[in-house]
Amino acid sequence: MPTSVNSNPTDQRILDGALELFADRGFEATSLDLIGKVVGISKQSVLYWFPSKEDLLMALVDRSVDDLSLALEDSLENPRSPSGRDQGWFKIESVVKAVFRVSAKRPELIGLLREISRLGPPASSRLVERFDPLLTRAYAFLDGEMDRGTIKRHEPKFLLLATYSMVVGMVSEIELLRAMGEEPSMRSLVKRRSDVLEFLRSALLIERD
Amino acid sequence: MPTSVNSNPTDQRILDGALELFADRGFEATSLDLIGKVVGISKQSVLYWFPSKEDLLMALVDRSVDDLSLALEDSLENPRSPSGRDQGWFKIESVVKAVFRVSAKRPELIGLLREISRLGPPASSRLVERFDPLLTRAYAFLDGEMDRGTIKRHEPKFLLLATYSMVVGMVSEIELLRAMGEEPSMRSLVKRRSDVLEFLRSALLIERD
DNA sequence: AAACTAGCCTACCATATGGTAGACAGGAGT
DNA sequence: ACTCCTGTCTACCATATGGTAGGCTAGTTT
Repeated sequence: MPTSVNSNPTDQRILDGALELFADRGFEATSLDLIGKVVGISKQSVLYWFPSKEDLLMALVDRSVDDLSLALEDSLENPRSPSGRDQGWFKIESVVKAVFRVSAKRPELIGLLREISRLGPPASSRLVERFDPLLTRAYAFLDGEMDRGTIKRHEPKFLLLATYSMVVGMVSEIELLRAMGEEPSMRSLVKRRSDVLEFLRSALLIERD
Repeated sequence: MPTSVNSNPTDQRILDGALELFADRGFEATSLDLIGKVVGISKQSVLYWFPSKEDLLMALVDRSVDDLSLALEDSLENPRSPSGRDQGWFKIESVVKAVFRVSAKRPELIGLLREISRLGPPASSRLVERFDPLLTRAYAFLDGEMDRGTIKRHEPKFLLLATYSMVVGMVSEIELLRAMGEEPSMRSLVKRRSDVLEFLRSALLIERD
């Protein structure tokens, strides 16, 4: 009997289970047996859908990048920021909010990012490769905003990596937070979100009269 | 015959090997056999010094926290920043520089931090626990500086975690950097350091006339 | 000289792991 | 009716892993 009542196609359910487990316990520490168990099938059925554990990981990277891209693209096209005077800054704010939204709704996706970058190639190269279109757009956008003088000039590549590290750290270092005496909760996630935004604002935004 | 010509006591050499391997390949992916091999002894001798793999990890956490604390404390006591007008800011700069110095000289230490926080309790709780004295000092220092009005007000706990995430990310996400087209090198590390400092400066420093 | 200890080793074990081989059930195509 | 294909399973395997048991040696203690 399946652990979860889930009527999706088997391969998607396997990816669901693997995502959760890889993000939570790590790739090496997750056995195919365990994945099978949470999905409600046998290890061999997992191997039927994905010829090897690494193939499974790669497929998971692909699907996760698609999911994330979708969430971010959407927030780029239709920024949900409140009333505003500065379109450029709002896009940044909107993307950061989107990341926080994802990490509230699907924390495993963010956890997987960390795990992938830890595992190194070939998974990490595939990750960045698949993210490339989005990255390129982000570079162009940041360059444009700096040219327009709406945000302070930093190297886009650095800015992205730094912000990425910071945001992902803030939402995924829950162990450290807990150990620092803050009980992870919805409330504290919202707090951290506004802290991050305020920090970024003071780092990036150029105040005009 | 030992792999490295190292005449330190055996237990220290084991910790050295484990540090490198854990940081590089991860805890689960590192076998006791492999540790023994790089140290030049058998797995059973490893177990002679550390009764279990987890004991080894704990001992490694302890030693690494000591090493890191030493490097940071030193930079706090004797800031190496250039001529300056603002002691508070210079301490921050000095600490960030110290972290970069450590990550140039002993990148495994930073890598281990990530690995530990990924592994979760009990390793991560021990890590933070052992870091607590330093953390407390940092809180107090940041509070003081904010009161004095030298840096912008943010919640210290947030500020520390955010800066930690950013700095550690910048020095340890070399996979992502590489995939983003930047070849990790001494030169680029220095570049990233100055980028980070500039970013922090614009985020924190309050310019006065 | 006898006893003990430290440090290392070989031998071994139970378990877990990724993966292969192949069987069986049931629906679809002919 | 027969074949084929899809999806699942059981059985099995080679290998690796953390850990135990116990032995050997050289030096120190008594």
